[in-house]
Amino acid sequence: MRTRLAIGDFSRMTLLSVKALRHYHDVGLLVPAEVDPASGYRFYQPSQVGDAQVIRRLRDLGMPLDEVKQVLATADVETRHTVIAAHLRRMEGELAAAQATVASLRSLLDGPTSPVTVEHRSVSATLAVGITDRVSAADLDEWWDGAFRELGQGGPRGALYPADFFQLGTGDVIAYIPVAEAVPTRGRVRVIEVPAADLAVAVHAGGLGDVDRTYGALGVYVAEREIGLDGPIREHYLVSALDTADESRHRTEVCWPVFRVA
Amino acid sequence: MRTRLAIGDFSRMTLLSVKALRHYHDVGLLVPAEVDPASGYRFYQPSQVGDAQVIRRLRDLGMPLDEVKQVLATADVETRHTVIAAHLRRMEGELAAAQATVASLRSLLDGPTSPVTVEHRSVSATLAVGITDRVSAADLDEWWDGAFRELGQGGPRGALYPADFFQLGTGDVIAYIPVAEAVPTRGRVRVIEVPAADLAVAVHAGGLGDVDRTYGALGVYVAEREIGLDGPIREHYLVSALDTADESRHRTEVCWPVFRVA
DNA sequence: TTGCTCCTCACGTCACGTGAGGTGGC
DNA sequence: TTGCTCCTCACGTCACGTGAGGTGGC
Repeated sequence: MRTRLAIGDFSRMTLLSVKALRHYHDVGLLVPAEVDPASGYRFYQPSQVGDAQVIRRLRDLGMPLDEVKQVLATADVETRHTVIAAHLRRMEGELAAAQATVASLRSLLDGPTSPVTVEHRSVSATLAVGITDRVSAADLDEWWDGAFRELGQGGPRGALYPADFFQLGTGDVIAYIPVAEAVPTRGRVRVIEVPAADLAVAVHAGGLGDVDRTYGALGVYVAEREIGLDGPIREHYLVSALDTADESRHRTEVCWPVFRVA
Repeated sequence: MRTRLAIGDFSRMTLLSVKALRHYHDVGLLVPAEVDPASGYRFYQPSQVGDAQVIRRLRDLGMPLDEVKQVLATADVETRHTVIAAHLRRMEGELAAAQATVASLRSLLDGPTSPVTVEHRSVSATLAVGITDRVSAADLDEWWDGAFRELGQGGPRGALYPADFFQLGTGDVIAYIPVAEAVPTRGRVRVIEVPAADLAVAVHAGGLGDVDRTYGALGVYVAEREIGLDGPIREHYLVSALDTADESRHRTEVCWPVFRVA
């Protein structure tokens, strides 16, 4: 019989804890070559060390077990590389976002927040091409990027968020670009009507990581005047990441639809 | 009465989900200014928006709620900055480690692993100065660094790990440096005796992120020869991160104490 | 026979998310 | 009165860690 490794030996060889190894067995990620039917003892083969080493590294990278399973199921080295490279890019993006967050945190703790000017504006109904999807807050950034890339150039970008989008953390979001007249449907793109509304509008300067400052200011403004919210919130992306990488130049109008003030 | 904000309004203003806000109330991180005793309705004040914005950013950075609570409890802006900067440095370190892991993963997937040479060696008992602590595998790197900085220069560095350290994920680890004769105790440093042993030794070339490859090879070698493990595993840090930042130049002897071969 | 290694539950952790089922105010 | 907002359980998620209590082989 070939060399059989008890779980403790295998643990020492792979630097994976026994608890982790049992868990990987339970979920079918790394199944022992042999399990004694009487005692339940797990026995591994030396040839399983390689898989264990790959698993350990992917877990160190924070990859979920489901994805790790997929990587191991892929025999092709090229595909494996692609999946791993994609994961690393995601991590690099997260660090860049983290650095931006730190900067924003510093400005929040340092200085008094610059006052926000709120303007009232009545807009009439407008025709637009739009993409509608049920989106969760966590996936919003990625969805936003994809949607506007599909909508293409050609007009001021805007989006509608249900008033309870933030309560629920999810909801039907519409990304749109106004058009003069109806155009044929293509892909996810449909013609929609952006409804008329009375809006309380504040312009947010800077990246969207900071947009809660403008939401906060707008919220205080609206609450102090006891104006009710009426319909979905809209954002107008005057200058966005699609225009320039320089976040300090980004401009977003945040628009809360309100009851007409008496 | 001042402006009272229901949880939904506050959620819209802070971009925190209602579920998150209730959770922050439960754990005492962000307590509503007022709670209606009859209905249980939570009401927030506009002045609480600032704290909420700080919380959101710190959570985006992956800071645990306990630490967030400490940051908020610290009125001093300087101290806050220090805590946050320390957190950012941790994240940067993690990214660097992630990049190293990706490199090691590539080499693991690409090529056949270079063969490891195993040498037998009998060592006699040695006097040493050492630091002993109960360490968990997750904290090992940080502990290792602190221990050897306290032990100082002056001899070849080594460490002893209980044979079941990896099974349990924790155990009493000893970092040591051999000495010719006993010296006075200072700080955590004690004089110890490193016991005599018969060792199966393999030299690991490169950073310790890859050391599982050498553990694996050593494990296969020992298992195939049906040699038993006898006492704590030792590592000798011939060239380490304390000597050079160039990981390719690092050398570590991994030593498994074995039963004398008949 | 002792001690070591292994086993299986069952529950805890962390920061919420996901319903279920129900209530108060306009 | 209807619908909206809010409430409280209770349980799920993810990847294990933490005991408790017990068993097999040298």
